[in-house]
Amino acid sequence: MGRGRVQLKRIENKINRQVTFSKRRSGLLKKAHEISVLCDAQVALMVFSSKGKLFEYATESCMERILERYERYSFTEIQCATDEIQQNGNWTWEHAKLKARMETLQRNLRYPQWLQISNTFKNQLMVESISELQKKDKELQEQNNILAKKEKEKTNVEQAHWQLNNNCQDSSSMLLPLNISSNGREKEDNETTNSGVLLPWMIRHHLE
Amino acid sequence: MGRGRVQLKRIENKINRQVTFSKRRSGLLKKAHEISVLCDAQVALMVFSSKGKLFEYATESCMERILERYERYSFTEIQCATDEIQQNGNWTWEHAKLKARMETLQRNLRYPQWLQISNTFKNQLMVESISELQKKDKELQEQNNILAKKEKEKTNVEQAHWQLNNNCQDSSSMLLPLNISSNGREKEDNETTNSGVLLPWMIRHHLE
DNA sequence: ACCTATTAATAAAC
DNA sequence: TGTTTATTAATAGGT
Repeated sequence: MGRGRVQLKRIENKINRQVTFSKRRSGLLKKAHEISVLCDAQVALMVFSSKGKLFEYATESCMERILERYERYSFTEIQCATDEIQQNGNWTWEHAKLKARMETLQRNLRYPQWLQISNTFKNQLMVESISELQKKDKELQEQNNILAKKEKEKTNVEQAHWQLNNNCQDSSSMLLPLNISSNGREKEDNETTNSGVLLPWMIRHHLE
Repeated sequence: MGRGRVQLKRIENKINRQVTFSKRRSGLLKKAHEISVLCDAQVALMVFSSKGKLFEYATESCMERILERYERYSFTEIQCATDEIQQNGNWTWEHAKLKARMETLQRNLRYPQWLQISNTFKNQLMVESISELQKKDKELQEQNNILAKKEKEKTNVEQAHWQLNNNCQDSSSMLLPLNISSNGREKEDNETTNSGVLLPWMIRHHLE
C-alpha cells in the first residue's frame, strides 16, 4: 500500500527506514489495540527501534500481567512435555522427539538461571493455572450441554463422555511438579464439572 | 477494509469474532515481521485469544532474549528516575512527580516479588546496558564526525561539544546501583570516545 | 507533518 | 478452514 510495491528486506536508506518505522509502528500498535478490542484478546507488543528505543503496547494497561501469563502458559507447556515423557517412559521411540520439544520450550521460557523462583510462587503458578482451567472447563461444559441437547441419541452422548474421560485418564500417573494446597482431588473427579479441579497438564487436551 | 466500516468495539457474534480474530491475528503477525525486517527492529508480540490460546511472534527466533532486553530497558528507566530524584534532592517540588513516575515504571517492570534477582545478574545487567550504550555511543560519534566536517565553523563545533559534556556532567553525583567490575572510570572520561564507558542512566540523554 | 496514488488488509458471503 | 470480491485502511513517495 503506497506508491509501488515494497520488497521484504531491510530498507537501506537510513531516512526512509526511520520514516517507515515511525509509520508502521503506529499502524502496528493500532492494529494490536483493534484486535484486542474487537476480538476480546489480550495482547502484548514490544518494539525496539534499531536505535534501541522501546515502544510498547499492552492490553488493559499492564504489560506485567500479560508477561506473567506468558510465563504461566510456557510453564504449563513444559509441564505437558514432561508429562508426555513420563507417560511414554524413558525408552520409547518418542523420547528423543519429546526431549527436543521440551528443550525448545525451555529455551523459550522466561526462567533464566538468574531467576530463583520461590517455591511459594511455583505454588501460585499452579493455583492460577487451575483457575484459568476452571473457566475453560465451564465453557466446555456449556458447549457439551448444547451438544447433548442437540443430539438426543444416547449413543452419541455416551461417546462424547467416553472421550472426555479418555483424555483425563492418565492424570493419576502424571508427575506432580509441586504439592499444591488442594491436591489429592484430581483423581476422584473425572467428570468435568464446574467445581472439578483440572490440573495444568490437562490444558492442551482441551484446547487444541 | 472490507465490506462496510467496522466499529471499534467487541464483536458480539461469537462466530464473527473468532473469524475476525483468526484473520487479524495473521495480519498482525505479518506486520510485526515486516517492520522487523524492513526497519531492522526487534519485535515481540504475544496474543492470547479469548479462549486462552497463545499466539506469538518474536524476531530472531527467541522471545526470551527480547523479554530480557525489555527488563534491562525498564531497569534502566527506573534507574534514571531514581537518579533524577537523587539529583533534585528529596524536597524539591519535582519530588512527588518523579516518585509517581518511578512507581508507574516499577509497576510495569517485570520484577515481581517472587523473582529473587541475584546480585550477579544485576551486575550483568549493568554490563549489558553498557555494551548497548557503547554501540550507541559509537553511532553518535560517527554522526558527530559527519556534522563536524559539514560545519567547519569553529563556534558550531565547540557548541556541540559543550552540549555533550553538559549532558554527562552529573554522572559523578549519580547513585551507583551496584558496583561493577570496571567502576571508578566514568568520571575521568567525559569525552564520548569509542572506549569510554557510558553508564545506564545516560541512555536517556542520548536517545531522546 | 501533510497529501494522494497505490497497494494491502479484510468483512461479508460462500 | 479456505477462496473470492467489494471496500476500506495503511502507507510509500513526494512536498
